[in-house]
Amino acid sequence: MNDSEPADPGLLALAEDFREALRHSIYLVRRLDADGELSAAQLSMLKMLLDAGPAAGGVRVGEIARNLGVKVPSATEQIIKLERAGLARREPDPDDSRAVRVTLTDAGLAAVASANERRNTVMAGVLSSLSDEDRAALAAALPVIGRINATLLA
Amino acid sequence: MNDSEPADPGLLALAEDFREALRHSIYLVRRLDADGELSAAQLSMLKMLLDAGPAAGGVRVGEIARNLGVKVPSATEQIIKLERAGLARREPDPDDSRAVRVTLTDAGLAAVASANERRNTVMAGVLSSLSDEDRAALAAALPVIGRINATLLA
DNA sequence: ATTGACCATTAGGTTGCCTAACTGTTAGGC
DNA sequence: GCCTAACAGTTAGGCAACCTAATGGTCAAT
Repeated sequence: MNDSEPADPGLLALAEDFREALRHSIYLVRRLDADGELSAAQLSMLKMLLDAGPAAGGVRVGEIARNLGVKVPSATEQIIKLERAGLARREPDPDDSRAVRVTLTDAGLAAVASANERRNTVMAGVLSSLSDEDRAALAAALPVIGRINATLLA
Repeated sequence: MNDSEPADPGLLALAEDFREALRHSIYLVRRLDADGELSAAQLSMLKMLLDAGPAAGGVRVGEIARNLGVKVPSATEQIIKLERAGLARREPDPDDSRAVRVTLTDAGLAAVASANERRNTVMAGVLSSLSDEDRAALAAALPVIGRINATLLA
Protein backbone atom coordinates (compact mmCIF):
# COMPACT_ATOMS: atom_id res chain seq x y z
CA MET A 1 0.00 0.00 0.00
CA ASN A 2 2.32 2.68 1.16
CA ASP A 3 5.44 1.18 -0.25
CA SER A 4 7.72 3.78 -1.70
CA GLU A 5 7.02 2.29 -5.09
CA PRO A 6 7.63 4.86 -7.79
CA ALA A 7 4.45 4.94 -9.84
CA ASP A 8 1.69 2.61 -10.86
CA PRO A 9 0.84 3.90 -14.34
CA GLY A 10 -2.86 3.09 -13.99
CA LEU A 11 -3.04 4.93 -10.73
CA LEU A 12 -1.30 7.95 -12.19
CA ALA A 13 -3.70 8.00 -15.11
CA LEU A 14 -6.66 7.88 -12.77
CA ALA A 15 -5.06 10.63 -10.72
CA GLU A 16 -4.68 12.81 -13.78
CA ASP A 17 -8.26 12.24 -14.91
CA PHE A 18 -9.60 12.98 -11.47
CA ARG A 19 -7.58 16.16 -11.22
CA GLU A 20 -8.84 17.17 -14.63
CA ALA A 21 -12.43 16.58 -13.57
CA LEU A 22 -12.00 18.63 -10.42
CA ARG A 23 -10.25 21.38 -12.30
CA HIS A 24 -13.13 21.70 -14.72
CA SER A 25 -15.65 21.44 -11.94
CA ILE A 26 -14.39 24.70 -10.57
CA TYR A 27 -16.32 26.37 -13.35
CA LEU A 28 -19.48 24.57 -12.33
CA VAL A 29 -19.03 25.56 -8.72
CA ARG A 30 -18.44 29.15 -9.70
CA ARG A 31 -21.64 29.19 -11.69
CA LEU A 32 -23.56 27.73 -8.77
CA ASP A 33 -22.12 30.28 -6.41
CA ALA A 34 -22.95 33.22 -8.64
CA ASP A 35 -26.52 33.35 -7.43
CA GLY A 36 -25.81 36.29 -5.20
CA GLU A 37 -27.18 36.07 -1.71
CA LEU A 38 -24.25 34.26 -0.11
CA SER A 39 -20.65 33.65 -1.16
CA ALA A 40 -19.25 30.15 -1.45
CA ALA A 41 -17.00 30.61 1.56
CA GLN A 42 -19.81 31.93 3.68
CA LEU A 43 -22.24 29.21 2.69
CA SER A 44 -19.57 26.60 3.39
CA MET A 45 -19.09 27.97 6.84
CA LEU A 46 -22.80 28.17 7.58
CA LYS A 47 -23.27 24.64 6.32
CA MET A 48 -20.46 23.47 8.53
CA LEU A 49 -22.02 25.13 11.55
CA LEU A 50 -25.30 23.50 10.67
CA ASP A 51 -23.70 20.06 10.34
CA ALA A 52 -21.76 20.40 13.57
CA GLY A 53 -25.20 21.17 14.80
CA PRO A 54 -26.38 22.06 18.25
CA ALA A 55 -23.32 20.32 19.63
CA ALA A 56 -22.32 21.76 22.95
CA GLY A 57 -23.30 25.32 22.27
CA GLY A 58 -21.23 26.13 19.24
CA VAL A 59 -18.03 25.41 17.41
CA ARG A 60 -14.65 26.83 18.27
CA VAL A 61 -12.86 29.03 15.76
CA GLY A 62 -9.89 26.72 15.44
CA GLU A 63 -12.16 23.79 14.76
CA ILE A 64 -14.05 25.73 12.12
CA ALA A 65 -10.79 26.59 10.42
CA ARG A 66 -9.70 22.97 10.48
CA ASN A 67 -13.01 21.76 9.10
CA LEU A 68 -12.91 24.23 6.25
CA GLY A 69 -9.26 23.71 5.48
CA VAL A 70 -8.25 27.32 6.09
CA LYS A 71 -6.07 29.06 8.66
CA VAL A 72 -7.53 30.52 11.82
CA PRO A 73 -7.34 34.19 10.79
CA SER A 74 -9.26 33.43 7.61
CA ALA A 75 -11.95 31.74 9.66
CA THR A 76 -12.12 34.72 12.02
CA GLU A 77 -12.56 37.03 9.06
CA GLN A 78 -15.50 35.06 7.66
CA ILE A 79 -17.06 34.67 11.08
CA ILE A 80 -16.99 38.41 11.60
CA LYS A 81 -18.72 38.94 8.28
CA LEU A 82 -21.39 36.40 9.14
CA GLU A 83 -21.84 38.03 12.52
CA ARG A 84 -22.26 41.45 10.98
CA ALA A 85 -24.83 39.98 8.60
CA GLY A 86 -26.71 38.59 11.59
CA LEU A 87 -26.25 34.99 10.47
CA ALA A 88 -23.93 33.78 13.22
CA ARG A 89 -23.22 34.60 16.83
CA ARG A 90 -19.94 34.65 18.77
CA GLU A 91 -20.02 33.79 22.46
CA PRO A 92 -17.33 33.23 25.04
CA ASP A 93 -16.66 29.62 25.91
CA PRO A 94 -17.71 29.11 29.54
CA ASP A 95 -15.01 26.49 30.08
CA ASP A 96 -12.07 28.32 28.51
CA SER A 97 -11.96 32.09 28.40
CA ARG A 98 -9.48 32.04 25.56
CA ALA A 99 -11.92 30.28 23.28
CA VAL A 100 -14.91 31.53 21.34
CA ARG A 101 -17.95 29.50 20.39
CA VAL A 102 -19.75 30.22 17.16
CA THR A 103 -23.38 29.30 16.52
CA LEU A 104 -25.96 29.90 13.82
CA THR A 105 -28.68 32.43 14.43
CA ASP A 106 -32.22 31.77 13.25
CA ALA A 107 -31.54 34.05 10.31
CA GLY A 108 -28.42 32.03 9.55
CA LEU A 109 -30.42 28.85 9.61
CA ALA A 110 -32.94 30.29 7.22
CA ALA A 111 -30.22 31.65 4.95
CA VAL A 112 -28.39 28.36 4.63
CA ALA A 113 -31.63 26.53 3.95
CA SER A 114 -32.73 28.89 1.23
CA ALA A 115 -29.33 29.21 -0.43
CA ASN A 116 -28.92 25.46 -0.38
CA GLU A 117 -32.29 24.88 -1.89
CA ARG A 118 -31.64 27.33 -4.67
CA ARG A 119 -28.28 25.82 -5.55
CA ASN A 120 -29.67 22.31 -5.36
CA THR A 121 -32.36 23.22 -7.83
CA VAL A 122 -29.82 24.56 -10.29
CA MET A 123 -27.65 21.50 -9.87
CA ALA A 124 -30.63 19.19 -10.25
CA GLY A 125 -31.38 20.92 -13.52
CA VAL A 126 -27.90 20.11 -14.72
CA LEU A 127 -28.14 16.51 -13.59
CA SER A 128 -31.55 16.04 -15.16
CA SER A 129 -29.96 15.95 -18.60
CA LEU A 130 -27.93 12.86 -17.71
CA SER A 131 -28.95 9.28 -18.41
CA ASP A 132 -30.02 7.02 -15.57
CA GLU A 133 -26.77 5.06 -15.86
CA ASP A 134 -24.74 8.24 -15.63
CA ARG A 135 -26.59 9.31 -12.54
CA ALA A 136 -26.07 5.89 -10.99
CA ALA A 137 -22.35 6.05 -11.72
CA LEU A 138 -22.15 9.51 -10.20
CA ALA A 139 -24.08 8.44 -7.12
CA ALA A 140 -21.77 5.45 -6.66
CA ALA A 141 -18.68 7.63 -6.78
CA LEU A 142 -19.82 10.27 -4.31
CA PRO A 143 -19.09 8.19 -1.18
CA VAL A 144 -15.64 7.50 -2.58
CA ILE A 145 -14.96 11.18 -3.08
CA GLY A 146 -16.27 11.73 0.42
CA ARG A 147 -13.80 9.20 1.72
CA ILE A 148 -10.96 10.88 -0.11
CA ASN A 149 -11.88 14.23 1.36
CA ALA A 150 -12.28 12.80 4.84
CA THR A 151 -8.81 11.28 4.61
CA LEU A 152 -7.33 14.64 3.83
CA LEU A 153 -9.07 16.47 6.61
CA ALA A 154 -7.70 14.06 9.18
CA MET B 1 -37.50 28.26 -11.26
CA ASN B 2 -40.57 26.64 -12.72
CA ASP B 3 -43.55 25.55 -10.69
CA SER B 4 -44.65 23.16 -13.44
CA GLU B 5 -41.54 21.14 -12.62
CA PRO B 6 -42.24 18.92 -9.63
CA ALA B 7 -38.54 18.70 -8.58
CA ASP B 8 -37.81 14.99 -8.31
CA PRO B 9 -36.69 14.41 -4.70
CA GLY B 10 -34.12 11.79 -5.70
CA LEU B 11 -32.56 14.15 -8.16
CA LEU B 12 -32.42 16.92 -5.59
CA ALA B 13 -30.76 14.60 -3.11
CA LEU B 14 -28.15 13.59 -5.65
CA ALA B 15 -27.64 17.25 -6.48
CA GLU B 16 -27.06 18.05 -2.84
CA ASP B 17 -24.61 15.19 -2.37
CA PHE B 18 -22.71 16.12 -5.48
CA ARG B 19 -22.49 19.74 -4.41
CA GLU B 20 -21.27 18.62 -1.02
CA ALA B 21 -18.58 16.46 -2.59
CA LEU B 22 -17.37 19.30 -4.79
CA ARG B 23 -17.45 21.73 -1.90
CA HIS B 24 -15.21 19.50 0.17
CA SER B 25 -12.98 18.80 -2.78
CA ILE B 26 -11.95 22.42 -2.75
CA TYR B 27 -9.71 21.53 0.15
CA LEU B 28 -8.10 18.73 -1.83
CA VAL B 29 -7.52 21.00 -4.79
CA ARG B 30 -6.02 23.66 -2.56
CA ARG B 31 -3.60 21.14 -1.12
CA LEU B 32 -2.60 19.98 -4.58
CA ASP B 33 -2.05 23.53 -5.70
CA ALA B 34 0.07 24.43 -2.72
CA ASP B 35 3.17 22.88 -4.23
CA GLY B 36 4.52 26.26 -5.18
CA GLU B 37 5.91 26.49 -8.64
CA LEU B 38 2.68 27.41 -10.42
CA SER B 39 -0.70 28.67 -9.23
CA ALA B 40 -3.86 26.76 -10.03
CA ALA B 41 -5.07 29.46 -12.38
CA GLN B 42 -1.79 29.55 -14.24
CA LEU B 43 -1.53 25.80 -14.56
CA SER B 44 -5.10 25.66 -15.81
CA MET B 45 -4.32 28.16 -18.48
CA LEU B 46 -1.12 26.45 -19.54
CA LYS B 47 -2.92 23.13 -19.67
CA MET B 48 -5.63 24.67 -21.82
CA LEU B 49 -3.06 26.06 -24.20
CA LEU B 50 -1.45 22.67 -24.37
CA ASP B 51 -4.76 20.94 -25.09
CA ALA B 52 -5.77 23.45 -27.72
CA GLY B 53 -2.40 22.47 -29.02
CA PRO B 54 -0.51 23.72 -32.01
CA ALA B 55 -3.82 24.66 -33.56
CA ALA B 56 -3.40 27.50 -36.01
CA GLY B 57 -0.66 29.31 -34.20
CA GLY B 58 -2.22 30.03 -30.88
CA VAL B 59 -5.44 30.69 -29.04
CA ARG B 60 -7.24 34.01 -28.92
CA VAL B 61 -7.73 35.73 -25.59
CA GLY B 62 -11.51 35.63 -25.76
CA GLU B 63 -11.43 31.94 -26.45
CA ILE B 64 -9.08 31.33 -23.54
CA ALA B 65 -11.42 33.23 -21.26
CA ARG B 66 -14.38 31.23 -22.47
CA ASN B 67 -12.57 27.92 -22.03
CA LEU B 68 -11.54 28.78 -18.50
CA GLY B 69 -14.87 30.23 -17.50
CA VAL B 70 -13.55 33.68 -16.64
CA LYS B 71 -14.02 37.13 -18.12
CA VAL B 72 -11.65 38.49 -20.72
CA PRO B 73 -9.79 40.96 -18.47
CA SER B 74 -9.03 38.16 -16.03
CA ALA B 75 -7.60 36.10 -18.85
CA THR B 76 -5.49 39.02 -20.03
CA GLU B 77 -4.11 39.42 -16.53
CA GLN B 78 -3.04 35.79 -16.28
CA ILE B 79 -1.59 35.79 -19.78
CA ILE B 80 0.56 38.78 -18.94
CA LYS B 81 1.88 36.99 -15.88
CA LEU B 82 2.68 33.89 -17.90
CA GLU B 83 4.38 36.02 -20.50
CA ARG B 84 6.49 37.75 -17.90
CA ALA B 85 7.46 34.33 -16.56
CA GLY B 86 8.52 33.29 -20.03
CA LEU B 87 5.96 30.51 -20.22
CA ALA B 88 3.69 31.92 -22.92
CA ARG B 89 4.01 34.24 -25.87
CA ARG B 90 1.63 36.85 -27.25
CA GLU B 91 1.64 37.50 -30.96
CA PRO B 92 -0.57 39.58 -33.23
CA ASP B 93 -3.10 37.63 -35.25
CA PRO B 94 -2.09 37.94 -38.91
CA ASP B 95 -5.72 37.76 -40.01
CA ASP B 96 -7.20 40.23 -37.54
CA SER B 97 -5.13 43.01 -36.04
CA ARG B 98 -7.52 43.41 -33.15
CA ALA B 99 -6.87 39.90 -31.97
CA VAL B 100 -3.95 38.40 -30.09
CA ARG B 101 -2.80 34.81 -30.33
CA VAL B 102 -1.28 33.12 -27.30
CA THR B 103 1.04 30.14 -27.49
CA LEU B 104 3.15 28.12 -25.09
CA THR B 105 6.89 28.63 -25.10
CA ASP B 106 9.22 25.68 -24.66
CA ALA B 107 9.64 26.70 -21.06
CA GLY B 108 5.89 26.75 -20.69
CA LEU B 109 5.65 23.27 -22.10
CA ALA B 110 8.25 22.03 -19.67
CA ALA B 111 6.57 23.80 -16.77
CA VAL B 112 3.16 22.33 -17.39
CA ALA B 113 4.65 18.86 -17.77
CA SER B 114 6.60 19.03 -14.55
CA ALA B 115 3.84 20.65 -12.51
CA ASN B 116 1.35 18.14 -13.80
CA GLU B 117 3.59 15.22 -12.96
CA ARG B 118 4.16 16.49 -9.46
CA ARG B 119 0.47 16.99 -8.77
CA ASN B 120 -0.40 13.65 -10.29
CA THR B 121 2.02 11.94 -7.97
CA VAL B 122 0.46 13.57 -4.94
CA MET B 123 -3.02 12.67 -6.11
CA ALA B 124 -1.96 9.10 -6.86
CA GLY B 125 -0.73 8.88 -3.30
CA VAL B 126 -4.13 9.87 -2.06
CA LEU B 127 -5.90 7.41 -4.35
CA SER B 128 -3.58 4.58 -3.40
CA SER B 129 -5.28 4.27 -0.04
CA LEU B 130 -8.61 3.42 -1.67
CA SER B 131 -9.93 -0.06 -2.32
CA ASP B 132 -10.03 -1.41 -5.85
CA GLU B 133 -13.81 -1.12 -5.88
CA ASP B 134 -13.60 2.50 -4.83
CA ARG B 135 -11.16 3.28 -7.58
CA ALA B 136 -13.38 1.54 -10.10
CA ALA B 137 -16.38 3.55 -8.95
CA LEU B 138 -14.40 6.75 -9.20
CA ALA B 139 -13.11 5.89 -12.66
CA ALA B 140 -16.64 5.13 -13.83
CA ALA B 141 -17.89 8.50 -12.65
CA LEU B 142 -15.20 10.65 -14.21
CA PRO B 143 -16.63 10.56 -17.74
CA VAL B 144 -19.98 11.57 -16.29
CA ILE B 145 -18.46 14.53 -14.51
CA GLY B 146 -16.70 15.38 -17.72
CA ARG B 147 -20.02 15.36 -19.51
CA ILE B 148 -21.55 17.63 -16.89
CA ASN B 149 -18.71 20.09 -17.25
CA ALA B 150 -18.84 19.99 -21.03
CA THR B 151 -22.53 20.77 -20.92
CA LEU B 152 -21.88 23.86 -18.89
CA LEU B 153 -19.09 25.16 -21.06
CA ALA B 154 -21.31 25.06 -24.13
C1' DA C 1 -16.38 57.69 -44.96
C1' DT C 2 -18.76 56.96 -41.09
C1' DT C 3 -20.85 54.23 -37.68
C1' DG C 4 -21.35 50.37 -34.88
C1' DA C 5 -19.69 46.00 -33.42
C1' DC C 6 -15.86 43.67 -31.71
C1' DC C 7 -11.04 42.45 -29.41
C1' DA C 8 -8.14 43.25 -26.07
C1' DT C 9 -6.16 46.19 -22.39
C1' DT C 10 -6.26 49.41 -18.52
C1' DA C 11 -8.16 51.15 -14.21
C1' DG C 12 -10.24 50.43 -9.98
C1' DG C 13 -12.46 47.56 -6.64
C1' DT C 14 -13.79 43.13 -3.99
C1' DT C 15 -13.10 38.69 -1.83
C1' DG C 16 -10.68 35.21 0.34
C1' DC C 17 -6.70 33.53 1.56
C1' DC C 18 -1.98 33.88 3.79
C1' DT C 19 1.99 35.05 7.48
C1' DA C 20 3.58 37.68 11.30
C1' DA C 21 2.84 40.08 15.28
C1' DC C 22 -0.06 40.93 19.35
C1' DT C 23 -3.39 40.18 23.49
C1' DG C 24 -5.22 37.58 26.73
C1' DT C 25 -5.64 32.75 29.19
C1' DT C 26 -4.29 28.44 30.91
C1' DA C 27 -1.31 25.19 33.00
C1' DG C 28 3.09 23.21 34.45
C1' DG C 29 7.63 23.58 37.04
C1' DC C 30 9.79 25.19 40.80
C1' DG D 1 2.16 31.27 44.68
C1' DC D 2 4.68 32.87 40.71
C1' DC D 3 6.67 32.59 36.01
C1' DT D 4 7.03 30.90 31.83
C1' DA D 5 5.66 28.21 27.87
C1' DA D 6 1.97 26.88 25.10
C1' DC D 7 -2.41 27.98 23.35
C1' DA D 8 -6.87 30.66 21.33
C1' DG D 9 -8.17 34.16 18.83
C1' DT D 10 -7.73 38.91 16.72
C1' DT D 11 -5.36 42.51 14.21
C1' DA D 12 -2.39 44.21 10.55
C1' DG D 13 -0.55 43.99 6.15
C1' DG D 14 -0.09 41.82 1.77
C1' DC D 15 -1.14 38.96 -2.37
C1' DA D 16 -3.68 36.37 -6.06
C1' DA D 17 -7.56 36.04 -8.87
C1' DC D 18 -11.64 37.47 -10.01
C1' DC D 19 -15.11 41.27 -11.45
C1' DT D 20 -17.25 45.73 -13.96
C1' DA D 21 -16.63 49.93 -16.44
C1' DA D 22 -14.16 52.66 -19.40
C1' DT D 23 -10.65 53.11 -23.33
C1' DG D 24 -8.11 52.45 -27.75
C1' DG D 25 -7.73 50.32 -31.93
C1' DT D 26 -9.66 47.54 -35.96
C1' DC D 27 -13.00 45.61 -38.91
C1' DA D 28 -17.15 45.59 -41.76
C1' DA D 29 -21.32 47.17 -43.51
C1' DT D 30 -23.69 50.72 -44.95
